[in-house]
Amino acid sequence: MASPTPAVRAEQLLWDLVYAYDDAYERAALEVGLSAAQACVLEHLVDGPATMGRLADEMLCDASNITQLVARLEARTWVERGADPTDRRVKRVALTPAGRRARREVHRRFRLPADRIGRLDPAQQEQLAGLLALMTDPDPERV
Amino acid sequence: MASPTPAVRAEQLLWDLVYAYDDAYERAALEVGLSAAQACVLEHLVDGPATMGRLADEMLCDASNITQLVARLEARTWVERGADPTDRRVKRVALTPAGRRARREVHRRFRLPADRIGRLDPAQQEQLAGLLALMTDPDPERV
DNA sequence: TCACGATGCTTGAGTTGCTCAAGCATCGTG
DNA sequence: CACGATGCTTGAGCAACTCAAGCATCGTGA
Repeated sequence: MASPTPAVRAEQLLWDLVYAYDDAYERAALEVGLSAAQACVLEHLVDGPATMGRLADEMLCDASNITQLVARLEARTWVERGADPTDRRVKRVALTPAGRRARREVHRRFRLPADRIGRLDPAQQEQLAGLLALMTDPDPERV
Repeated sequence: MASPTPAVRAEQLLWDLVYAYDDAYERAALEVGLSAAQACVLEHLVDGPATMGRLADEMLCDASNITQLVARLEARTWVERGADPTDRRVKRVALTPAGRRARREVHRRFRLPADRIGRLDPAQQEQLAGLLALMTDPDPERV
Protein backbone atom coordinates (compact mmCIF):
# COMPACT_ATOMS: atom_id res chain seq x y z
CA MET A 1 0.00 0.00 0.00
CA ALA A 2 1.18 3.52 -0.69
CA SER A 3 2.07 5.39 2.48
CA PRO A 4 -0.56 8.02 3.30
CA THR A 5 0.28 11.70 3.44
CA PRO A 6 1.16 13.22 6.82
CA ALA A 7 -2.19 14.99 6.85
CA VAL A 8 -4.06 11.74 6.43
CA ARG A 9 -1.92 9.99 9.01
CA ALA A 10 -2.49 12.85 11.43
CA GLU A 11 -6.24 12.61 10.82
CA GLN A 12 -6.29 8.92 11.60
CA LEU A 13 -4.14 9.33 14.69
CA LEU A 14 -6.30 12.17 15.88
CA TRP A 15 -9.43 10.04 15.51
CA ASP A 16 -7.83 7.30 17.59
CA LEU A 17 -6.71 9.75 20.21
CA VAL A 18 -10.14 11.35 20.51
CA TYR A 19 -11.72 7.91 20.80
CA ALA A 20 -9.36 6.94 23.61
CA TYR A 21 -9.76 10.33 25.24
CA ASP A 22 -13.54 10.16 25.38
CA ASP A 23 -13.48 6.64 26.72
CA ALA A 24 -10.91 7.47 29.39
CA TYR A 25 -12.86 10.51 30.52
CA GLU A 26 -16.05 8.56 30.84
CA ARG A 27 -14.30 5.84 32.82
CA ALA A 28 -12.69 8.36 35.14
CA ALA A 29 -16.05 9.98 35.83
CA LEU A 30 -17.75 6.64 36.30
CA GLU A 31 -15.22 5.59 38.89
CA VAL A 32 -16.23 8.62 40.92
CA GLY A 33 -19.92 7.89 40.43
CA LEU A 34 -20.59 10.53 37.82
CA SER A 35 -21.61 10.27 34.20
CA ALA A 36 -19.44 12.04 31.65
CA ALA A 37 -22.10 14.71 31.22
CA GLN A 38 -22.29 15.32 34.94
CA ALA A 39 -18.52 15.54 35.27
CA CYS A 40 -18.59 18.00 32.42
CA VAL A 41 -21.01 20.22 34.31
CA LEU A 42 -18.76 20.21 37.36
CA GLU A 43 -15.86 21.09 35.09
CA HIS A 44 -17.71 24.11 33.79
CA LEU A 45 -18.37 25.31 37.31
CA VAL A 46 -14.83 25.12 38.56
CA ASP A 47 -14.04 28.76 37.87
CA GLY A 48 -17.12 29.95 39.73
CA PRO A 49 -20.90 29.70 39.61
CA ALA A 50 -22.78 29.90 36.34
CA THR A 51 -26.37 30.35 35.29
CA MET A 52 -28.35 27.50 33.77
CA GLY A 53 -28.38 29.29 30.45
CA ARG A 54 -24.65 29.76 30.40
CA LEU A 55 -24.13 26.06 31.09
CA ALA A 56 -26.47 25.19 28.24
CA ASP A 57 -24.55 27.48 25.90
CA GLU A 58 -21.19 26.12 26.90
CA MET A 59 -22.29 22.51 26.78
CA LEU A 60 -24.00 23.02 23.45
CA CYS A 61 -27.32 21.60 24.54
CA ASP A 62 -30.86 22.57 25.39
CA ALA A 63 -31.56 24.39 28.65
CA SER A 64 -34.02 21.71 29.74
CA ASN A 65 -31.23 19.19 29.61
CA ILE A 66 -29.23 21.29 32.04
CA THR A 67 -32.25 21.51 34.33
CA GLN A 68 -32.28 17.75 34.69
CA LEU A 69 -28.52 17.32 34.84
CA VAL A 70 -28.26 19.92 37.58
CA ALA A 71 -31.23 18.43 39.41
CA ARG A 72 -29.47 15.07 39.61
CA LEU A 73 -26.21 16.71 40.67
CA GLU A 74 -28.06 18.70 43.30
CA ALA A 75 -29.77 15.58 44.63
CA ARG A 76 -26.32 14.19 45.29
CA THR A 77 -25.17 17.43 46.87
CA TRP A 78 -22.47 18.08 44.32
CA VAL A 79 -24.00 21.34 43.26
CA GLU A 80 -26.27 24.04 44.68
CA ARG A 81 -28.84 26.16 42.91
CA GLY A 82 -29.12 29.68 44.28
CA ALA A 83 -31.05 32.76 43.37
CA ASP A 84 -29.48 35.60 41.44
CA PRO A 85 -29.71 38.79 43.49
CA THR A 86 -30.39 41.02 40.52
CA ASP A 87 -32.72 38.89 38.41
CA ARG A 88 -35.18 36.53 39.97
CA ARG A 89 -35.56 34.47 36.80
CA VAL A 90 -31.93 33.43 36.95
CA LYS A 91 -30.54 30.48 38.90
CA ARG A 92 -26.91 30.49 39.90
CA VAL A 93 -25.40 27.01 40.04
CA ALA A 94 -22.32 26.53 42.18
CA LEU A 95 -20.10 23.63 43.21
CA THR A 96 -20.40 22.43 46.78
CA PRO A 97 -17.23 21.33 48.58
CA ALA A 98 -18.22 17.73 47.80
CA GLY A 99 -18.67 18.67 44.16
CA ARG A 100 -15.27 20.26 44.11
CA ARG A 101 -13.75 17.12 45.59
CA ALA A 102 -15.57 14.90 43.08
CA ARG A 103 -14.38 17.00 40.17
CA ARG A 104 -10.84 16.92 41.51
CA GLU A 105 -11.04 13.17 41.85
CA VAL A 106 -12.25 12.77 38.25
CA HIS A 107 -9.27 14.81 37.16
CA ARG A 108 -6.93 12.72 39.24
CA ARG A 109 -8.20 9.56 37.60
CA PHE A 110 -8.28 10.99 34.10
CA ARG A 111 -4.67 10.18 33.43
CA LEU A 112 -4.80 9.80 29.67
CA PRO A 113 -3.91 13.33 28.53
CA ALA A 114 -1.08 13.74 31.02
CA ASP A 115 0.17 10.24 30.25
CA ARG A 116 0.15 10.74 26.53
CA ILE A 117 1.66 14.20 26.64
CA GLY A 118 4.13 12.91 29.20
CA ARG A 119 5.57 10.56 26.61
CA LEU A 120 6.94 13.59 24.80
CA ASP A 121 10.07 15.34 25.93
CA PRO A 122 9.82 19.03 26.86
CA ALA A 123 10.79 20.25 23.39
CA GLN A 124 8.15 18.03 21.82
CA GLN A 125 5.56 19.20 24.32
CA GLU A 126 6.35 22.74 23.33
CA GLN A 127 5.98 21.77 19.68
CA LEU A 128 2.67 20.05 20.34
CA ALA A 129 1.28 22.99 22.25
CA GLY A 130 2.30 25.25 19.38
CA LEU A 131 0.67 23.08 16.75
CA LEU A 132 -2.51 22.63 18.78
CA ALA A 133 -2.69 26.37 19.31
CA LEU A 134 -2.59 26.87 15.57
CA MET A 135 -5.28 24.24 15.13
CA THR A 136 -7.58 25.17 17.97
CA ASP A 137 -7.64 28.86 17.36
CA PRO A 138 -11.01 29.33 15.66
CA ASP A 139 -11.14 31.14 12.34
CA PRO A 140 -12.38 34.65 12.75
CA GLU A 141 -16.06 34.39 11.88
CA ARG A 142 -17.08 37.92 12.71
CA VAL A 143 -16.47 40.92 10.50
CA MET B 1 -0.77 34.96 36.24
CA ALA B 2 2.28 32.78 35.61
CA SER B 3 2.31 31.26 32.15
CA PRO B 4 1.49 27.55 32.30
CA THR B 5 3.98 24.92 31.20
CA PRO B 6 3.79 23.61 27.63
CA ALA B 7 2.41 20.33 28.94
CA VAL B 8 -0.44 22.08 30.71
CA ARG B 9 -1.13 24.29 27.73
CA ALA B 10 -1.16 21.23 25.47
CA GLU B 11 -3.58 19.51 27.83
CA GLN B 12 -5.98 22.44 27.75
CA LEU B 13 -5.77 22.78 23.98
CA LEU B 14 -6.30 19.07 23.56
CA TRP B 15 -9.42 19.22 25.72
CA ASP B 16 -10.80 22.02 23.58
CA LEU B 17 -9.96 20.19 20.39
CA VAL B 18 -11.62 16.97 21.54
CA TYR B 19 -14.70 18.94 22.59
CA ALA B 20 -14.95 20.57 19.18
CA TYR B 21 -14.19 17.29 17.45
CA ASP B 22 -16.97 15.39 19.17
CA ASP B 23 -19.44 18.14 18.53
CA ALA B 24 -18.51 18.42 14.87
CA TYR B 25 -18.78 14.68 14.36
CA GLU B 26 -22.20 14.52 15.93
CA ARG B 27 -23.39 17.43 13.82
CA ALA B 28 -22.05 15.87 10.64
CA ALA B 29 -23.86 12.62 11.40
CA LEU B 30 -27.05 14.40 12.36
CA GLU B 31 -27.12 16.26 9.05
CA VAL B 32 -27.18 12.91 7.31
CA GLY B 33 -29.90 11.60 9.62
CA LEU B 34 -27.66 9.43 11.78
CA SER B 35 -26.76 9.63 15.43
CA ALA B 36 -23.08 9.69 16.32
CA ALA B 37 -23.27 6.11 17.54
CA GLN B 38 -24.91 4.96 14.32
CA ALA B 39 -22.32 6.76 12.21
CA CYS B 40 -19.67 5.10 14.30
CA VAL B 41 -21.08 1.67 13.47
CA LEU B 42 -20.99 2.46 9.76
CA GLU B 43 -17.42 3.63 10.20
CA HIS B 44 -16.45 0.32 11.71
CA LEU B 45 -17.98 -1.56 8.80
CA VAL B 46 -16.23 0.34 6.07
CA ASP B 47 -13.41 -2.15 5.70
CA GLY B 48 -15.81 -5.07 5.38
CA PRO B 49 -18.49 -6.90 7.34
CA ALA B 50 -18.11 -7.60 11.02
CA THR B 51 -19.85 -9.74 13.58
CA MET B 52 -22.00 -8.24 16.29
CA GLY B 53 -19.47 -9.25 18.90
CA ARG B 54 -16.60 -7.62 17.08
CA LEU B 55 -18.55 -4.38 16.81
CA ALA B 56 -19.26 -4.50 20.55
CA ASP B 57 -15.58 -5.03 21.28
CA GLU B 58 -14.47 -2.22 19.03
CA MET B 59 -17.11 0.19 20.24
CA LEU B 60 -16.43 -0.67 23.86
CA CYS B 61 -20.00 -1.45 24.71
CA ASP B 62 -22.33 -4.31 25.51
CA ALA B 63 -23.42 -6.66 22.73
CA SER B 64 -27.08 -5.91 23.37
CA ASN B 65 -26.43 -2.30 22.58
CA ILE B 66 -25.10 -3.32 19.18
CA THR B 67 -28.19 -5.44 18.61
CA GLN B 68 -30.39 -2.38 18.93
CA LEU B 69 -28.09 -0.04 17.07
CA VAL B 70 -27.86 -2.45 14.16
CA ALA B 71 -31.60 -3.06 14.25
CA ARG B 72 -32.23 0.65 13.76
CA LEU B 73 -29.62 0.87 11.03
CA GLU B 74 -31.12 -2.16 9.34
CA ALA B 75 -34.62 -0.70 9.51
CA ARG B 76 -33.30 2.24 7.51
CA THR B 77 -31.53 -0.08 5.08
CA TRP B 78 -28.07 1.20 5.90
CA VAL B 79 -26.77 -2.20 6.95
CA GLU B 80 -27.70 -5.83 6.43
CA ARG B 81 -27.49 -8.72 8.85
CA GLY B 82 -26.47 -11.97 7.23
CA ALA B 83 -25.71 -15.44 8.45
CA ASP B 84 -22.17 -16.65 8.91
CA PRO B 85 -21.62 -19.71 6.74
CA THR B 86 -19.47 -21.51 9.28
CA ASP B 87 -21.20 -20.70 12.56
CA ARG B 88 -24.93 -20.26 12.74
CA ARG B 89 -24.77 -18.33 15.98
CA VAL B 90 -22.87 -15.53 14.32
CA LYS B 91 -24.43 -12.61 12.42
CA ARG B 92 -22.37 -10.81 9.84
CA VAL B 93 -23.25 -7.15 9.53
CA ALA B 94 -22.42 -5.39 6.29
CA LEU B 95 -22.94 -1.96 4.81
CA THR B 96 -25.51 -1.64 2.07
CA PRO B 97 -24.79 0.72 -0.83
CA ALA B 98 -27.02 3.28 0.91
CA GLY B 99 -25.06 2.79 4.09
CA ARG B 100 -21.82 3.30 2.25
CA ARG B 101 -23.19 6.51 0.76
CA ALA B 102 -24.41 7.74 4.14
CA ARG B 103 -21.05 7.06 5.75
CA ARG B 104 -19.30 8.84 2.90
CA GLU B 105 -21.62 11.79 3.31
CA VAL B 106 -20.91 12.01 7.05
CA HIS B 107 -17.23 12.08 6.24
CA ARG B 108 -17.75 14.76 3.65
CA ARG B 109 -19.52 16.95 6.20
CA PHE B 110 -17.11 16.22 8.99
CA ARG B 111 -14.71 18.91 7.97
CA LEU B 112 -13.17 19.74 11.33
CA PRO B 113 -10.11 17.46 11.33
CA ALA B 114 -9.15 18.26 7.75
CA ASP B 115 -9.79 21.95 8.36
CA ARG B 116 -7.74 22.09 11.50
CA ILE B 117 -4.89 20.03 10.13
CA GLY B 118 -5.10 22.02 6.94
CA ARG B 119 -4.12 25.15 8.83
CA LEU B 120 -0.68 23.65 9.26
CA ASP B 121 1.90 23.71 6.51
CA PRO B 122 3.24 20.36 5.27
CA ALA B 123 6.24 20.41 7.60
CA GLN B 124 3.99 21.08 10.57
CA GLN B 125 1.62 18.32 9.49
CA GLU B 126 4.54 15.97 9.42
CA GLN B 127 5.53 17.13 12.90
CA LEU B 128 2.00 16.68 14.20
CA ALA B 129 1.70 13.19 12.77
CA GLY B 130 5.00 12.31 14.39
CA LEU B 131 3.96 13.64 17.78
CA LEU B 132 0.55 12.00 17.64
CA ALA B 133 2.18 8.71 16.69
CA LEU B 134 4.33 8.92 19.80
CA MET B 135 1.26 9.73 21.87
CA THR B 136 -1.20 7.29 20.37
CA ASP B 137 1.05 4.30 20.34
CA PRO B 138 -0.26 2.36 23.32
CA ASP B 139 2.20 1.22 25.96
CA PRO B 140 3.01 -2.41 25.47
CA GLU B 141 0.71 -4.19 27.88
CA ARG B 142 1.51 -7.74 26.85
CA VAL B 143 4.63 -9.60 27.85
C1' DT C 1 -47.64 52.84 34.58
C1' DC C 2 -48.79 49.10 32.57
C1' DA C 3 -49.31 45.98 28.74
C1' DC C 4 -46.63 42.96 26.14
C1' DG C 5 -42.81 40.77 23.98
C1' DA C 6 -38.38 38.85 25.39
C1' DT C 7 -35.76 36.13 28.61
C1' DG C 8 -34.65 32.26 31.95
C1' DC C 9 -35.95 28.25 33.62
C1' DT C 10 -38.96 24.07 34.27
C1' DT C 11 -42.21 20.36 32.95
C1' DG C 12 -43.82 16.68 30.13
C1' DA C 13 -43.53 13.63 26.39
C1' DG C 14 -40.81 10.99 23.58
C1' DT C 15 -36.34 9.00 21.45
C1' DT C 16 -31.76 7.05 21.70
C1' DG C 17 -27.82 4.97 23.85
C1' DC C 18 -26.50 2.38 27.17
C1' DT C 19 -26.23 -1.56 30.95
C1' DC C 20 -27.48 -5.69 33.25
C1' DA C 21 -29.83 -10.10 33.77
C1' DA C 22 -32.06 -13.81 31.43
C1' DG C 23 -32.89 -16.60 27.76
C1' DC C 24 -32.28 -19.20 23.39
C1' DA C 25 -29.67 -21.45 19.84
C1' DT C 26 -25.57 -23.27 18.43
C1' DC C 27 -20.84 -24.95 19.00
C1' DG C 28 -17.11 -27.79 20.62
C1' DT C 29 -15.35 -31.06 23.64
C1' DG C 30 -14.71 -34.71 27.29
C1' DC D 1 -24.19 -37.07 23.46
C1' DA D 2 -24.40 -34.17 27.45
C1' DC D 3 -22.90 -29.88 29.00
C1' DG D 4 -20.28 -25.66 29.50
C1' DA D 5 -18.88 -21.92 26.51
C1' DT D 6 -20.08 -18.70 22.91
C1' DG D 7 -22.97 -15.33 20.10
C1' DC D 8 -26.85 -12.92 19.91
C1' DT D 9 -31.49 -11.17 21.42
C1' DT D 10 -35.08 -9.68 24.71
C1' DG D 11 -36.81 -7.05 28.49
C1' DA D 12 -36.43 -3.89 32.12
C1' DG D 13 -34.64 0.28 33.51
C1' DC D 14 -31.84 4.59 33.65
C1' DA D 15 -29.34 8.73 31.83
C1' DA D 16 -28.95 12.13 28.32
C1' DC D 17 -30.86 14.41 25.08
C1' DT D 18 -34.62 17.26 22.17
C1' DC D 19 -38.83 19.73 21.35
C1' DA D 20 -43.06 22.06 22.63
C1' DA D 21 -45.53 24.33 26.26
C1' DG D 22 -45.87 26.81 30.24
C1' DC D 23 -44.75 30.00 34.12
C1' DA D 24 -42.48 33.83 36.27
C1' DT D 25 -39.94 37.77 35.76
C1' DC D 26 -37.83 41.57 33.28
C1' DG D 27 -37.55 45.72 30.36
C1' DT D 28 -39.46 48.83 27.30
C1' DG D 29 -42.45 51.87 24.56
C1' DA D 30 -46.76 54.17 24.40
